[in-house]
Amino acid sequence: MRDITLKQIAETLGISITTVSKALKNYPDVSPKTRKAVLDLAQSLSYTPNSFAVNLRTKESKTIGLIIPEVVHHFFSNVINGIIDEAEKNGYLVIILQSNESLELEKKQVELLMNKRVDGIIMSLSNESNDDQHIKEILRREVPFVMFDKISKLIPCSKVIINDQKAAFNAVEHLIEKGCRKIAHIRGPVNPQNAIDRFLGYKKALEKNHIPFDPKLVYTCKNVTFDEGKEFAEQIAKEHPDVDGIFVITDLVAVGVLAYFNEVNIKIPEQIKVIGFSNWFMSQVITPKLSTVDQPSFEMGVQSFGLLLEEINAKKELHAFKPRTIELETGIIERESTLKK
Amino acid sequence: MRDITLKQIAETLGISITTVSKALKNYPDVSPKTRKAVLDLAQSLSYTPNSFAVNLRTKESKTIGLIIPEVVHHFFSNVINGIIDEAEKNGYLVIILQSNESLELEKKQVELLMNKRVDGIIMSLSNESNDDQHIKEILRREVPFVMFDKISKLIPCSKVIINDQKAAFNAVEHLIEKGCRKIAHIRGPVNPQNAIDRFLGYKKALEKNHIPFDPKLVYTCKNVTFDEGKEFAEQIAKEHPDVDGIFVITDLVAVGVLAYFNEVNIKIPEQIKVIGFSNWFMSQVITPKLSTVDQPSFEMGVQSFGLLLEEINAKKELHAFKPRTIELETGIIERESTLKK
DNA sequence: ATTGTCACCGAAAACGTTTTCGAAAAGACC
DNA sequence: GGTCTTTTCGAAAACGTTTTCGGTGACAAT
Repeated sequence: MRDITLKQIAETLGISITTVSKALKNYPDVSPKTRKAVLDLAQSLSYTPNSFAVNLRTKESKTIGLIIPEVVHHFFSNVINGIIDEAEKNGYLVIILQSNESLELEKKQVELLMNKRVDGIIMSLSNESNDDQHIKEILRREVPFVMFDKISKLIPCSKVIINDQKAAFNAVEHLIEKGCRKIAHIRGPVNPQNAIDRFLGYKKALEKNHIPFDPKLVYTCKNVTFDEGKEFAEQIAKEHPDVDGIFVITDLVAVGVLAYFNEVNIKIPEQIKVIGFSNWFMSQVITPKLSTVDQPSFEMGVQSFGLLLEEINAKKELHAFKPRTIELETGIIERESTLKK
Repeated sequence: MRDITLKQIAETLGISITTVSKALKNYPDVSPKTRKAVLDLAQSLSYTPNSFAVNLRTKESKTIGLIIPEVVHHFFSNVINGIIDEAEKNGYLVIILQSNESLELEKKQVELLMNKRVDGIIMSLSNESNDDQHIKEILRREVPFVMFDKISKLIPCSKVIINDQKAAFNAVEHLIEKGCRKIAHIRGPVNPQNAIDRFLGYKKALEKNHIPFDPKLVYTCKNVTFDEGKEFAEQIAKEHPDVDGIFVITDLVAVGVLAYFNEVNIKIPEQIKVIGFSNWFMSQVITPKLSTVDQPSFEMGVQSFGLLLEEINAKKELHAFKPRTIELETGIIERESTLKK
């Protein structure tokens, strides 16, 4: 039960390997008769080219690598979905690795993918990432590279992002419109650019609306979990019982906040209004339903692959390639947790 | 900025490619002096073997394929997590494809992966799968193959499963213990083995407890969605207002059921008790918290890769390999939705 | 001087494909 | 029959690695 090769087809047909290869790839310099013979035999033997040999010869694997902080995450699994779909449409397969939010792992995985000689890499940084060396190495080796969502502004590569600052600004203004005057912010960890930007958006919205900014009202997540949401909600309720609105870095944490308030019977949205970020599925399912920021995650995956493919093709044809940044639109989804009484 | 090859190292050192290769792979027949020279130079040039060439030569790619119905799914993304982790520990990378519950796509993807010549394939069947030809082709080509969760009993390959029938039996008995006497079942689609098994478990539990089985109380999902849960809940409330317990194929649908009952103010668990399946994260977050069946998804991924690796290694060493089936334990997680008043 | 034993090295084949380039065969034209 | 063009084919190199197997030289023992 050996694998079929060009050689075998050539031998049974009494022609050369070259001609077989050409027939299969529709080269013009092979007669209709021989072409048909080759195609028929290849068909009946269900020949498929040995991709290892093709890779070696063509120096490409039609495979890309994807590194994300974690797969089990509503936002990221949607992005994965978009990337896989778009890649498959274009004849590419996707190898997925997760950094588990660890810089060390992230470095190892970049290394792994480059040694695998994938045709390109798509990546979203881990929260620990404040070191750029491994990323710069990708560029130095001229491996096509796209970052999405959690990016580094210092790296000159293609990017797919949302305007986190603007989105956060809108979210906080939404709270203000609904009547909130003392607004807390549960922010993401210190490193990630988007946590920083969302914080800045929060600050700007307060500023514009003449609400004094109070650093004591800002709580910083370490692991961005449901439990952290509960803990911070408790702190807020105890330290600042007059807070009437909270803008939370992401829905998972916001749901934790709601869970705590439900437990201690603080009424949402009557006493405190809450808005999250990313529109996780569970947000429309809990009580009260969580208002949030809509983030086009699937589309982000599609666009990320699109940019990567552009760069891969440019490289193949030896064009110069100028990195582009695509900024996707967000919107506010108003649900029960910010309803104005 | 060309890639470093054995040849270049050999030339600058004035020795043969063979010796360089041997030095790097710790063959005994190379003197300590030359080995050191090679290792040092390789290090300073940051040489990494061309994996395309290695693949071709060794006939393996250290890459496996994974086909699942969909990535954006709490259960499957957890399995992915387990597989990726375990694979990476063993030096394997994972290509992920999703069938989107379509038999046609599933077939195409099996084809894709085999043509890529992955070292093995792990798979969970789509709901549409009632045709075995593409699976049999995997076995015919002797590609190491493991199925998990949604399996076909007719295919002789390694499997990682839970005892769906027993788990469902226990879930329904849990309802009975809590006082339910008229229990409906929202089941999965007709094809998947585990939907069938869970239905059988439901039936057996009724039987054993002398509750008459009424086919009218069984509702069959097509797409297994949140919305279907809401619809069926409405049907149950209208057609069988005296139903006091519902066993639901999976948490996502069960959450839909709760959502409807919350809307129309039917009290859970006082009027109707509900139990789901799989322990999705959101189940501990909604109101009331959903009782469910714990399914070790991460562990399923780990074990699946383990079995695949066994088979890969057996094949490499030309051992015979006998497929094994691993059955993982499940348990009941009791939360508010089945609380006995 | 012969034989034997080691330690070390390298030539060469092999994996299966793609592509260049030259050559042979066939047909066209006078 | 000779020349020229067109069609069709294949030899061979190349991609970079792994591994077999034989060879060389050094040294010791006889």
